[in-house]
Amino acid sequence: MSAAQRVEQALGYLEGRWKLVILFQLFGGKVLRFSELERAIPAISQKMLTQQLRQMEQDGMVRRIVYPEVPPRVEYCLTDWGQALCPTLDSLLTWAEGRDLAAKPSE
Amino acid sequence: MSAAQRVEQALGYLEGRWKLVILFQLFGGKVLRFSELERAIPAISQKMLTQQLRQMEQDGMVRRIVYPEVPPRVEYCLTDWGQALCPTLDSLLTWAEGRDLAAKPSE
DNA sequence: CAGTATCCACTGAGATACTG
DNA sequence: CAGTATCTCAGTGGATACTG
Repeated sequence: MSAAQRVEQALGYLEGRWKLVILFQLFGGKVLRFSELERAIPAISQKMLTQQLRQMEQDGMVRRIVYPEVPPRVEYCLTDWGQALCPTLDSLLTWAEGRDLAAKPSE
Repeated sequence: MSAAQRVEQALGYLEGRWKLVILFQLFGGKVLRFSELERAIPAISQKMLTQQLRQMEQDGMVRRIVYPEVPPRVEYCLTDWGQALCPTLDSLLTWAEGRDLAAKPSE
């Protein structure tokens, strides 16, 4: 597998309109319920929130904890691997800032 | 602008089916002609190669050099900013490897 | 050689309504 | 509360043919 393909796969984990937003909500070890995430990200639809969370769970970035109660309670938090993404995203931010500095002021 | 949005924009520069592949072809200061890129990436169509290169040029990652000759010659290389992405992609690779190590052997 | 120009299929994502 | 189930539409990318 080429480096390009491997990076492509890595990026795949981050693709999806809302994954980064969710990620940032959960960074720092925060634990949030489904409805709390909905409130924290007003623009997202239930369908999208569920879908993205499911994918992130499958990918191993997010842990889903279901409490067998009525009414149902489900909590989400990052796995260690999910948390580990933080410095990499920082690196990405720093790189992106370099663009502006290099004389391409946002067009 | 939130951190999530800024990272999202940064990822935007990398999105597109072929940008990473092109990036890896040009890493290390390589200078390639259009046809050389085509040959290096057999699966890509002309349309896609042109489109991705144009976007990367607009984003400031790639420099396009046209020689006013007949037949036409056009060369592509990375800008300094494009080159600067290399360590960040490494960081991403390292993170992605952490997934496998953490007991999710590729599903 | 280094592109444009079309047409087409597929997917991602939004809106809406319903449920255990 | 925390989801599923549909429907729909726009955007991406692929295949193919043409051109300065």
